[in-house]
Amino acid sequence: MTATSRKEKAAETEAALKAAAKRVFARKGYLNTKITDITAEAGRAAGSFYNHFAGKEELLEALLQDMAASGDESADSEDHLADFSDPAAVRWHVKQYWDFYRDNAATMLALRQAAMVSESFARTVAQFGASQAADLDDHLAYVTRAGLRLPAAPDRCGGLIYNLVDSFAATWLHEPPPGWTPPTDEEAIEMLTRFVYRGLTGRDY
Amino acid sequence: MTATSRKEKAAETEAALKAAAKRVFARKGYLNTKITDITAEAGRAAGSFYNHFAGKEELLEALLQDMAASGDESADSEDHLADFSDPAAVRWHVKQYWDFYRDNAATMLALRQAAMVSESFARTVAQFGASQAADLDDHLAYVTRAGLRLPAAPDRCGGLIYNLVDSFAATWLHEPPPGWTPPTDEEAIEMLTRFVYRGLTGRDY
DNA sequence: TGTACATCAGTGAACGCGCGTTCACTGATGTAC
DNA sequence: TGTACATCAGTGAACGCGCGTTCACTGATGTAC
Repeated sequence: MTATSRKEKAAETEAALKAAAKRVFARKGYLNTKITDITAEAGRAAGSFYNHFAGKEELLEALLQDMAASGDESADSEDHLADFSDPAAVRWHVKQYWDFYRDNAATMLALRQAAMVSESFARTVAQFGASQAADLDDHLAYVTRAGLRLPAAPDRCGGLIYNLVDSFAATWLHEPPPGWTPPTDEEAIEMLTRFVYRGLTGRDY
Repeated sequence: MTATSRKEKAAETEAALKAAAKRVFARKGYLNTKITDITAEAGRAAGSFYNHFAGKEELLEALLQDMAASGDESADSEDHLADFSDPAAVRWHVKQYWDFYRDNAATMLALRQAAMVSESFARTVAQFGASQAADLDDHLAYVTRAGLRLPAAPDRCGGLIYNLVDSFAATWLHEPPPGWTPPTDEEAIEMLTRFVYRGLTGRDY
């Protein structure tokens, strides 16, 4: 028996709307989703939506907050491998991002789509990518320090890697076209790791 | 003095609409562009649009045809370098795609956006990518034949490379966010070439 | 503990804005004789 | 070569659909006394 104070009821509805939104976004995409698709999926009336969000954009911002919060807690774990002259460190980061993307595929898809249409989401997404790339800077320094030559300036390399892993995840982690055969997670992580490690270090692996 | 038979006039208007569409798409994106934005940019009345296209999708299909036509003529040139164990061959393909993307940035952006919203354009874009990737299969065979080990199965590698180059082009070739400093064409091609060559062959370069 | 009133989450029909699309009209080009 | 009619590209005001958003209403929870 669920408790039903007013605040609890409101919180439940808000959570139901967010969960429903993620499901609908994953199914038909953010841009094709109408407010009433979300409320219908959540089993609420259309008007109820506006008790919680000013519009679809604000709902997406809430999903983004949730995603950032869940990301933060898993981010600074202690087994953080930073030395990119070691393939294991590269793999650790690839796997980290891959798992993150898989867990948040609906929100990532929605952001990607919102960025095509809204200047402000475009900035958000660009900054997200830039910060991901920037986090790699010191990891890349290990490569140089190990006497290996990066293929370009470190910040460029960060962007390059981020682009690769992100777009590969985007290709395979939101329902690939019918008839496509996606790689397993292990395959994907392994090939990305090998490709990135070689690309960065010029060393075989 | 422009000739003005009826057919010529119609052809001129159609061309003007297509050219205007490309300019507007580049400026505000396909999804944010209204029919009247296009007709205004072309200096025609709104109704005129429908003498030439059934809607925005059909116009985009026409732009796609144009792009494909222009691509075909430059595609099978004779200086086609196919041996990917040679960095020059990799560079040739990277440059080819980069230049192609730059020349067709507006249409590529529009397709990318249309694919987010329309099942049919999603298929078109997926197939375009798949065919680009497939074209690399025999080039990749040279790598194996040279006694080098690809980071994954050849078709997977094709997809990987295509993803990388395409997403990197998309990042930098349609108005990057203000404050970003895009690489020059030469830088971009060089770093992509080096990264891809190393990634594929595990050999330094 | 009980009663009367206030507040609030949720409802869904109705409203209205934005924009795609139509269509009666214009003027110029093409055709028939 | 000239005249009368037909056809067609282009025009832009008006129409109407879809969908976001509102709002009067309901019933349940909270509060005052």
